[in-house]
Amino acid sequence: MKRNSRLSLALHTLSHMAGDPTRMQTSSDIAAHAGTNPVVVRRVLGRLRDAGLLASEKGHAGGWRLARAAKDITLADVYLALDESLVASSDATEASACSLEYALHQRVADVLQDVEQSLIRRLSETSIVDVRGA
Amino acid sequence: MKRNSRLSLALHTLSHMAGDPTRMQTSSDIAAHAGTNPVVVRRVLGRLRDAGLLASEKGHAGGWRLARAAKDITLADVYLALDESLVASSDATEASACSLEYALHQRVADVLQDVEQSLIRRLSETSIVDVRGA
DNA sequence: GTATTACGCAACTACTGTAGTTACTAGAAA
DNA sequence: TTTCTAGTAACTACAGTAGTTGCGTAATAC
Repeated sequence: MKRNSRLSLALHTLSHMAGDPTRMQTSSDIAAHAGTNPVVVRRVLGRLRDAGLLASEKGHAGGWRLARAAKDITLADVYLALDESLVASSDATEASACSLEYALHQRVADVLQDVEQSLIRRLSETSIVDVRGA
Repeated sequence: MKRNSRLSLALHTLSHMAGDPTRMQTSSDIAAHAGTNPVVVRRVLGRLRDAGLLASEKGHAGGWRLARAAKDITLADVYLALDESLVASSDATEASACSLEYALHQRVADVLQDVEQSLIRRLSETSIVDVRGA
């Protein structure tokens, strides 16, 4: 795995689960399907659970399932749940000696933030159901 | 510097140059403005030159300048010049034992590729002039 | 109660990407 | 010839992250 592996793993898993929403899947099963490790799966899916996209249960018959219908989960939900920020520069905007430089820096950051918002809007137009049916 | 520093540095520098397009700027000057190192600047700007956005000259009065009008340089040009691929997973799609898994994996990759294209379209709508005037 | 199953989480390793730095070469102008 | 600049290779340092191990916690089966 290389780039955007968390996003890719999340989408893959959600799409897989959408095929049989009632069934509880263990992190081991999911890991086997996705070709990775159960702990990695729990790490990524834990974020989705915190965001209300998935539910997890401990114990004997425990595992993971969708917390809501696949059609109501958009790529933006997943993206935001994973706290990704692919475009926007999370730069600390260290104060430049020159105020003109600072202003320019700020404008670049603003533009990138704007692009980030466009990206999220685009992501919100596609749901997990769309991924399965694409 | 943290995330997307190359993209950020490139946009910052191009915007700065757009303010005085005829003047040759040395990598040292640019580095000082951007708060980084001349070699780093040359590395990033070299890509923009290869893409035809900038021109560089060696020697005594050498340096860097815009290769074309700022209004004709879009964020997409810069993004592509830097060979960024923020969304699309450059995954090697290792063949899964189960063909259903493989198909699902492929669909996820396709969707992300689609989002990447949307991102590039959005970037092509903003030019360096827009960044300065934003 | 005990065993089993599965998540939760901390800690660690290994790998990768990249900014920064140094040192050197090549070319152009004074 | 000197000086100034880009071009580039090599190296270090750091950050992010996938993978792994180990152990604690909760829920069910027996």
